[in-house]
Amino acid sequence: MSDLLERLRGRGWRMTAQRRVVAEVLNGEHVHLTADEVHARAVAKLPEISRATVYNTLGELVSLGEVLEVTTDKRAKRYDPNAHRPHHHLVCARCGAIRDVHPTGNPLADLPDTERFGFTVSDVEVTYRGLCPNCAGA
Amino acid sequence: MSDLLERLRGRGWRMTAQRRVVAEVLNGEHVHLTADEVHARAVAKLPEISRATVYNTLGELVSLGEVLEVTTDKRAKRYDPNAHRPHHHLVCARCGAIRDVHPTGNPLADLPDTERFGFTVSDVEVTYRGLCPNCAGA
DNA sequence: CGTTTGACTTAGACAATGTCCATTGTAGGA
DNA sequence: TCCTACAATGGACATTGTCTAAGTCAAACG
Repeated sequence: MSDLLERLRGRGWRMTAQRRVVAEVLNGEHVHLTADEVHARAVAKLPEISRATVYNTLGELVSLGEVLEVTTDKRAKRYDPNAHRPHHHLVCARCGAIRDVHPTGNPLADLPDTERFGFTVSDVEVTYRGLCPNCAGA
Repeated sequence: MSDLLERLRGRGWRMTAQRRVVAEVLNGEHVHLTADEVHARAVAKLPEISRATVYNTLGELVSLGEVLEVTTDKRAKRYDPNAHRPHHHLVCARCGAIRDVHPTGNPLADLPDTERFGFTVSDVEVTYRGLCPNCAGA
């Protein structure tokens, strides 16, 4: 689990208590927290950590490619530590639950040249929407 | 072009100058304006229109299925009047330009049961990212 | 046509999310 | 241990969106 901390230190990232806490909070599969949620959990471990620091640190982790920004709903950005396996997202339209998914096929290949308008297309982002077992059962 | 206005009136929508202006602003292909941009253009035609009315009207158009909400960037929601032909979006990572695109294939079929976590999946949203001709040339 | 009525509009306060900056603190090297 | 550049802090500010109370108007009715 300190994989992340090791990698960061190896990249010359200056290690501080605050950064360690943020990195610890963002750990695991199917983790998609908002900045505020990250802050709340960080405060539980390190009460004096500030909002600005959480935002800064998240921004840096995104720049370093260690964490992905996800915008599945129109509210807050979410942060996804699963940056090293490419994946897409499945979102419950009712409760907002999010799962990482790995579809087969390559959507990039499905966009004909005539539909590219001269763009250099480099990336695709796919969001599946539906109801999770809980919400569908109700 | 008054297709939209006709349809709305037919549905018992009370027609006001403000609503007409908003509907007129949202007209055309590849139109993806933020609420603020809609407001700015509406004010040009009807100076006393208020922000709240623009938000209300956009929300109603979305509820009626006449306009789609698009969240390609993490900033503001955008409103897409092209609601009657299903499509996806191609976004310039630099300048934010957006084009409507129609990929071949069906991403829904590419999500195996084992990757559905018991969800009832009903919809997919695909966002291609890259550089538009202008930004790539620079 | 004039009245009437309830839906629509308005302005501005408020809320949620995110950014910026000047000041203070500290990790890690010499 | 001391220095210094980099990081953290807190609070002001910005952007986007929501809500409410009061005024206004579209359209149905006579």
